[in-house]
Amino acid sequence: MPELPEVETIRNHLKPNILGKVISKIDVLEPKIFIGDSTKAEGKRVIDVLRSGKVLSIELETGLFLSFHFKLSGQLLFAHDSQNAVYKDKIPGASSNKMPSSSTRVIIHFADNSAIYFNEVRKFGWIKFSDIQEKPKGVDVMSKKFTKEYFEKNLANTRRPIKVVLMDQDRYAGIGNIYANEALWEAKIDPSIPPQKLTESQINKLHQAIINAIQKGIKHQGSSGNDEMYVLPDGSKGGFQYQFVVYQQNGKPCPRCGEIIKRIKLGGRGTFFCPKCQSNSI
DNA sequence: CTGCGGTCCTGAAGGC
DNA sequence: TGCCTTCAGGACCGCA
Repeated sequence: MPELPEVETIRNHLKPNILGKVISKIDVLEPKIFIGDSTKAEGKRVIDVLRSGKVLSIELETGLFLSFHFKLSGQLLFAHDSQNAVYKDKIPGASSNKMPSSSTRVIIHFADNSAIYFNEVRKFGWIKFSDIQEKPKGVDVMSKKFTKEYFEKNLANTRRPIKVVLMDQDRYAGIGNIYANEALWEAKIDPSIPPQKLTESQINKLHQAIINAIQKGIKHQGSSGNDEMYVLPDGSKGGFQYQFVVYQQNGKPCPRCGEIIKRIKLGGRGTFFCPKCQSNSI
């Protein structure tokens, strides 16, 4: 699912392809996905491509923003020639390697005949078009503002399990299920315990482990695992799924201690951890 | 204010 | 084989 590293990868690949281009038309195939008046984007030039947390924003001239949230199954595909949008491999969630597909919800056309396809199998994702850049409340975990002090301060006022807190976008923006699980494993912390039970040393380790997991995800261009729809704008897959240590690895041995990785539910979400080296005994 | 459970939606997986 | 049921999952909403 697109979390910070996946959205950052989309941004890095999309930006050079659309910078300076003028939007000629937007086809809204699923009205509930697009919030705002799409016709007002026509004739506007792309001046930047931004990201905050899991939200991608295309900045247009005269202070307008097309902001995307990919939720679980959103994809963004770019085609140099929209008359002939063919990709190397079959696109996950689509029946073939051609766009548009049955899960294409919005098409943004540019004056040079290139286009962006916003695909969303489950229709949870959205595009918001307005004069503000859509941003989550919490601090982006890749930004300089995500300091150890900020991290610690925002752990103080809750008794929810640490893993649920890490995924709270109002506190820390960009961490989803994959990177929360991986970071907790690296820091050897039990996902179920409340933040109050963490020692100073564990907080330090966890802060660094979050940064490490996110950076590793970006380095591998995001994760395109078994049940994941995520692909890069050219239709190719990311590689971080081959680096998973605990996420979806239940039943396999922990590479650190050999204990079998377990799956439980926390806050209604699948949670993967090693019951031995992630136990709360320090 | 906090937390919890229901909701959106679809494809995949499981049961008989 | 095939139909029916259950489940996963990010964020939001209403309620306690």
